[in-house]
Amino acid sequence: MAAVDRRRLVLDAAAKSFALFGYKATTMDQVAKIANVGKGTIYTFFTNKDELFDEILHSAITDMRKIAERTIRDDRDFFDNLYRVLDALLDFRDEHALFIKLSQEKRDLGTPKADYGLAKVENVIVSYIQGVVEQAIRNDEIRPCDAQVVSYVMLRLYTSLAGDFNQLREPLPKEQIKEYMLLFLEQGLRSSG
Amino acid sequence: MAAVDRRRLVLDAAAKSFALFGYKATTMDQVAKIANVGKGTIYTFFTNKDELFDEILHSAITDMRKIAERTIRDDRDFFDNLYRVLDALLDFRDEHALFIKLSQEKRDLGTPKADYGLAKVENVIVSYIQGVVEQAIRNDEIRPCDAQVVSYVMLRLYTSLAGDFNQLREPLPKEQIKEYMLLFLEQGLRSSG
DNA sequence: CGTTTGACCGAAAATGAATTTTAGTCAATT
DNA sequence: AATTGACTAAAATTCATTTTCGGTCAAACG
Repeated sequence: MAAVDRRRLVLDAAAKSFALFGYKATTMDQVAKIANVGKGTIYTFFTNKDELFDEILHSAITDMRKIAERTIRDDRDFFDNLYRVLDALLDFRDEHALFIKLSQEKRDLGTPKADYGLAKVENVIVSYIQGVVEQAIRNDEIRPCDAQVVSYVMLRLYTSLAGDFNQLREPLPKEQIKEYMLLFLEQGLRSSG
Repeated sequence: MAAVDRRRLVLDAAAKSFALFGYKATTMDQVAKIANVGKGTIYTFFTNKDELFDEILHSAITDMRKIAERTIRDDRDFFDNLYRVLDALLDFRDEHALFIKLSQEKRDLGTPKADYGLAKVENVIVSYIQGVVEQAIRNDEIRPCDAQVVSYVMLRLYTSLAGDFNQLREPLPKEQIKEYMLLFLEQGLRSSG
């Protein structure tokens, strides 16, 4: 039974190629070659290159969601969960070959599709955090606030400390990133004395 | 008396041209033309285009410093001063024709010199804030912390709320930006209840 | 004699025509 | 009915030619 699942073959080939060569340098001929199918076959499953890319992106994002869900633990408090989920999501993003390649492509080529893909990932992260924040507000763990604004700022806060800041100084150790996150989010800066 | 100050003429012409056309599209021939001097004359005062650009940049940065100094008021507390100085500096930056042009050029052309100029401005802002933060630590207005990390994060926090966020939603009104700044910096997020 | 100048130079960038590559189609094949 | 790859139109790349630009310097100027 079971004739080869050509859709699967195409999907796997495309995932490999996008991760290895990026959006622009992935050609439909190449995907067909890797998948061992005729080029026309690709178009029976996907209307065009963009849709194929979206499908790959979507599946990577789904993986990311799973990581996030596995990381959230009901027995931990909001701030602990927040830190761990940000850490997990961004670690995942920074290590996933597809996202690494898209970041390079954005930086080096400025490919709009790479931009679009990364923006989509960022939105998913923000809206995931947003859910966590909304839950925390309901639990009265944090004070009422606009969850979207706050989750956006949290992501920025984290990436400022973990990433952008490296251009100015040595990368901060994880422990210290956590410390500063908590300083801003949990305690604020005002002197306790 | 007073033969025309040709150095001044060149400087004014260059300032006008960089602000109007950006770094790349400003040619030495054009600067000479605007300044009404021969091109060779420029090179008696400045070794090359880069140095001329640096001089213009430096003078814009000096203006910015003056604004900041005028804005800091000893009779206000740290958080008030912080908010007002960030606001003043970034308003200035956003309205100064040179910086507007350089931002466009960075976005549209990716000119490295435009990048460099804006990075320099950002460094000045961060180190200015850093001074304010260090003072506040000495005054025991805020708890001890790494002033560079904290001032960097403050700038990012502000620009996240005032700028980057606009891609996701309507721009936040000033009052609300201030509110969120204070939420993070002064109080932290934890529920008071 | 010190200052100013613009014609001049080589390097770098812009142009555009010729060539190659690529996304997407479809008649032939299995 | 599903699959294919030769085919096409459009986009990207190449590359020789032309133009522009930063920087120099011998001549002109005062």
